[in-house]
Amino acid sequence: MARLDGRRQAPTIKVVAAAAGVSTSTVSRVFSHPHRLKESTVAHVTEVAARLGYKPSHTARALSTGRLGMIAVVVPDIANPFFPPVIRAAQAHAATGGVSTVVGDTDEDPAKELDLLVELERRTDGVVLVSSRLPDETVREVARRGHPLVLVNRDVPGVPRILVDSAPGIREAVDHLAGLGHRHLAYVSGPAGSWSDEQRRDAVRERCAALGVTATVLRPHRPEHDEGRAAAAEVLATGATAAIAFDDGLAQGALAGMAEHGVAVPAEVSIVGCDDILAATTYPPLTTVHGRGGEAGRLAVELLMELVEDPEGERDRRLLLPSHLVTRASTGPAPAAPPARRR
Amino acid sequence: MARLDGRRQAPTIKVVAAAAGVSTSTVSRVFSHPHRLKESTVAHVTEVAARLGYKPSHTARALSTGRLGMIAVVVPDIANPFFPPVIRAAQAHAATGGVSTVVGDTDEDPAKELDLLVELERRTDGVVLVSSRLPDETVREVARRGHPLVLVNRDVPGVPRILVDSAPGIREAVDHLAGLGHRHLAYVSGPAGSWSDEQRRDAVRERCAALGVTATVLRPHRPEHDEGRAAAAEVLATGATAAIAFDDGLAQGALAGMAEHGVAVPAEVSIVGCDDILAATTYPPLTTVHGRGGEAGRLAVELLMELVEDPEGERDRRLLLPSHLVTRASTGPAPAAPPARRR
DNA sequence: TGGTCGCGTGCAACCGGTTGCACGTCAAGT
DNA sequence: ACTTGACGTGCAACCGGTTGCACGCGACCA
Repeated sequence: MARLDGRRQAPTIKVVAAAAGVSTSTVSRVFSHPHRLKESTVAHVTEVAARLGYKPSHTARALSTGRLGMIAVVVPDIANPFFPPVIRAAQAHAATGGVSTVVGDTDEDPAKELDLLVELERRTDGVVLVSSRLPDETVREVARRGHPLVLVNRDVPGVPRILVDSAPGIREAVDHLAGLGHRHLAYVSGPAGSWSDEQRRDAVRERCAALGVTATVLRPHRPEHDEGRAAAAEVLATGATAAIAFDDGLAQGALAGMAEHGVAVPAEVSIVGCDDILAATTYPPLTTVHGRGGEAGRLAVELLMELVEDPEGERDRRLLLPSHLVTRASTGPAPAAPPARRR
Repeated sequence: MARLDGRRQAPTIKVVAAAAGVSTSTVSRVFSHPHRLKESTVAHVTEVAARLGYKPSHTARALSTGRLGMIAVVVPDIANPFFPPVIRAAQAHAATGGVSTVVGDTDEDPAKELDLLVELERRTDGVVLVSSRLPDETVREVARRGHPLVLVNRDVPGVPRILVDSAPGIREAVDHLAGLGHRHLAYVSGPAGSWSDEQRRDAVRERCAALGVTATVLRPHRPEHDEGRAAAAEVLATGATAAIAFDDGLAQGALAGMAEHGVAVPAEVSIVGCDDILAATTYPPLTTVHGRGGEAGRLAVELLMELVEDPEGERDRRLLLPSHLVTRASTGPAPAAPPARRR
């Protein structure tokens, strides 16, 4: 934990040099390339610097080296609970390398996103771009400008990227439901054109086909509570006894919708979410596919730091993080009779 | 929206000066004190600079002026939905002044918080500290070091602060419940020592006293879902027909707890939250006191910018934002018989 | 016509570090 | 004893702006 000394001016490299009886170059090297100096010198200068409370100035260092010691994490919406874990993990990992993190919120607006990226090019050494809403071509151009860029949950060939692979978790979910006796299930689609949605939908279809379970894919939905609520009726209309929703928000909405229609979960209908961002805050607690946002954030920063060190490094890297199912209480044995609205 | 030109090196002030046939000082002044130059000069240099795509370097400017053009917003936990609105509003407002914002997460840990504040002193021109977990004395010391600091939802005399005044909204809530016929209500306390909790608790007590309604104050709770769930039983044990919870998370937990006990909301028990961060995502949608986080963030930045401009300005400013009640569906007429656990 | 003043601009020092190059020293090699 | 080289350190230029001071010029006044 930091100490609070008075408010006196921060000492500069000159002061330290004078106090230690060496040149400023030596002090500088003590803090940047200590191995090039005699050990005794390093020890002495370090001691003097510590006594004086000297800390190298990021700004000055940045001016001569071109390294800001800062990276950015850009997300479409900090209020969306999927992102905080990735931000935190990124921040934590960056900090271990002495790098600060700034967080950018694009407000789900591609134009704002681009502006922000351009601004951040001058403010940071690199950026982690999460769930970008920009067209592939634009993302590729941004990456080509030379400023290190790592994508999370966006698959643009040629740009380093970390992807959460929902398929394994979804397959587990289908297996889990089939194991409980469900023979017909509905997939509540997310936003049209979303990479994650496509992935999840396909996984549901394939696994159901393999198990001989009927799968009904519902229309695309915005990933919001209201839409989930509306989706409840759509699910009931299909005659399915279980639903897998594109994300937890939608699933939570569906839970509310079922309650409104007087349909019991999980007694009459089972519901599965995706991302595991609501933890156990729903009623009943949601069975869901864990999104691994934290790990994605951490890995993205790791990759980014490598790129910052070596801007000529391999660009076309693609890491896939397999997801898995977390079983809670919103899923249960298939009912004897198919569920129906009661009000 | 930004344009993407190739990746060529950013031009410096020298290049612009040469191209415009003036000295670097003049170019510099065009971007910092244009009013001191002839209009024609400004126009000419501006034109040349634009053609070359010149943008002054934050870093270099920072080195000579000591202004970083960056502020920080520090929150205990970005994953807590109360904070994103304040962060967004702060970010948006700072941007209008050409200032970038960095977001710090202290993970609810006072030691981390202090470390972060010290680090940010060297990275930013000032910080907005939201819901600090540091002792008053420490906050005061941090403020005294001279780095501009504005508090949100923390009342430390001598340090500029923006406070959301929950009292008006709480009073409305009590009035609302009393109007529905409730004669006994419970207050589910938040974290011990929280300024907001004290404020809310006192408001409940006073208003109940004024209306002749019985108020039972429950033990302190961490503002988490589980605790809210547990609180449901405590509420039922008091015999109250309505509960006001310290925050929405707790209220949502209480909703789940009531459902577990087979107690209907709002038919048997009414529940009110605080902060309005869950919007209508609970079932039933939560009646709650609106927290005005966004406005607080915006005002905090406004105040902070003033302090950055004039570090000798008035320090002891205190702004109170009155809250108000948002009525949704978790409150209803008092039941004929007091509620009881059914399972 | 000479003196003053104010405006617009340039010179050069400065902000606080970093780093290529050169110099001095000392040990090993011949 | 002389060369060679490695090692440790200092000198000074540089990163890209900002700014106090001074200079030149034209307007204004007496």
